[in-house]
Amino acid sequence: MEQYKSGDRLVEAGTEFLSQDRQADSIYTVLSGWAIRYQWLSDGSRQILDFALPGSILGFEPEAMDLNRHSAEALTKLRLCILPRSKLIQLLAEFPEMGIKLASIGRSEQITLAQHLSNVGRRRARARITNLMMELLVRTRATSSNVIGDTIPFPLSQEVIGDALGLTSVHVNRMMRELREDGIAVVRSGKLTILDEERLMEEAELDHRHLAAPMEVN
Amino acid sequence: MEQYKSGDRLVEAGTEFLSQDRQADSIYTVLSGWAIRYQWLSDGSRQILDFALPGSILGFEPEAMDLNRHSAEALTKLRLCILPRSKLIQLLAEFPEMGIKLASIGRSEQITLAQHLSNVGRRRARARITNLMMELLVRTRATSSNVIGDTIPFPLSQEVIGDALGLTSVHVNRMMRELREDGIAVVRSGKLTILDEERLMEEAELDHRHLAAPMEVN
DNA sequence: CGACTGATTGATGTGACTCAAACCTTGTGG
DNA sequence: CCACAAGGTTTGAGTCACATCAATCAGTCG
Repeated sequence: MEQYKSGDRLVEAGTEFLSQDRQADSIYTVLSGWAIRYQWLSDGSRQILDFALPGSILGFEPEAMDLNRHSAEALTKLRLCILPRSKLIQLLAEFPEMGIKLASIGRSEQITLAQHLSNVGRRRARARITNLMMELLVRTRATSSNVIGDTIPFPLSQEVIGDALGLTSVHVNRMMRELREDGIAVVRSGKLTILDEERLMEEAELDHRHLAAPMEVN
Repeated sequence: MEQYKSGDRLVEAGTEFLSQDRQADSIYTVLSGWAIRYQWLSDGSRQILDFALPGSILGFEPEAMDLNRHSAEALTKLRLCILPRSKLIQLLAEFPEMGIKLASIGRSEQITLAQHLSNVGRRRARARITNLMMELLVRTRATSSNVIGDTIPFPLSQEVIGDALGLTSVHVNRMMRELREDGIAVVRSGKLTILDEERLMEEAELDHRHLAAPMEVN
């Protein structure tokens, strides 16, 4: 497999390394760091679709379409594995079982997206935020084994949280103050500390089955 | 390919033919009719994830997971093509190019879902509704060639529309009254009539690029 | 003809938005 | 090493879109 990749790529935090409507030439796998996948709407607002953590795949587009449908931006320093689009065909020809693997990963991402849609469509602000915190807590624990205790990296500005959850950053701020005052969770200088995981899970109304199927590859 | 399918299945409107948390034994392709894919939340509310029209695939789950993640219900009389899960492996072994095809379809569904998420997360009620109308108008035109003029089948109750868009059916009703009074669109006995497509598209703030890539198979 | 499901409408409440200002952090250049 | 810039955070006051609650009405079916 190693022979197919065209190399790694290092990206600084804040860089948009994938742009919607631009030529989709490569498929990226996140090796380390965090990123967001998002799209712009015609009114200038931004919807963040999901968060890419190590193992996530970005930039894979349907056969017929050769433009990226979504953009992606690094939230932290990011290390990516690059697989040129043309090589994918070869790879799949040689290892057919990778086809179903790729489809499975795609379906897992779909499930995450559906979870996200339910969150935005049916829950109120506070539950959306706690739900997002729980999702990222679980995914972080699953991917990086060196997480200690109840503090995880959390490189999301309130603006980013708002754009992911369909809220204004102002309202995100108010809700996070409540969570802080209620002794549930605190975000401080890029780190999230869970003060009361019991209560956090309750408020998040988390779909537990979701935790069972991490979407990681490699 | 024909040899792999285990047969067709006819389903009446209103039947839940796929249930979340039940054994995922088959993959369904919609041959004719409309269906919804949805999930229940812990508070008893329902989020409709997307609409399945002819060509859509339902019930495909990641390798590791053998339970359905979502439910599906027929909105109209439905004809389905059934492919047993076990046969899928064989099929892909014999036709490796189907792997990338399956992955591509999955990614297309993901794009639809992302579109839906943006709609719910960032737009107000009226735009959400017009956007949904436009999506279904375009998809209907793409799949069934026998659509005449500006009227399409529209078997969605206001309850269903609300559950798809994160609104109450009461509010959906008010918005649809406005659309009717403004001479933009009317829904009447299971049919949607577009009165002013120009204005409908404007209000829908539709992402036009989306139209280019139908997610059909076969 | 009830019974039921979906559509319609009104009155009232509230969660989240908007606008606006101040504050804090972090990085930068003189 | 301080001044300043720039982004992000915090807080308040006022408003509005949508929810909730509660009826009534229309269409359909056994």
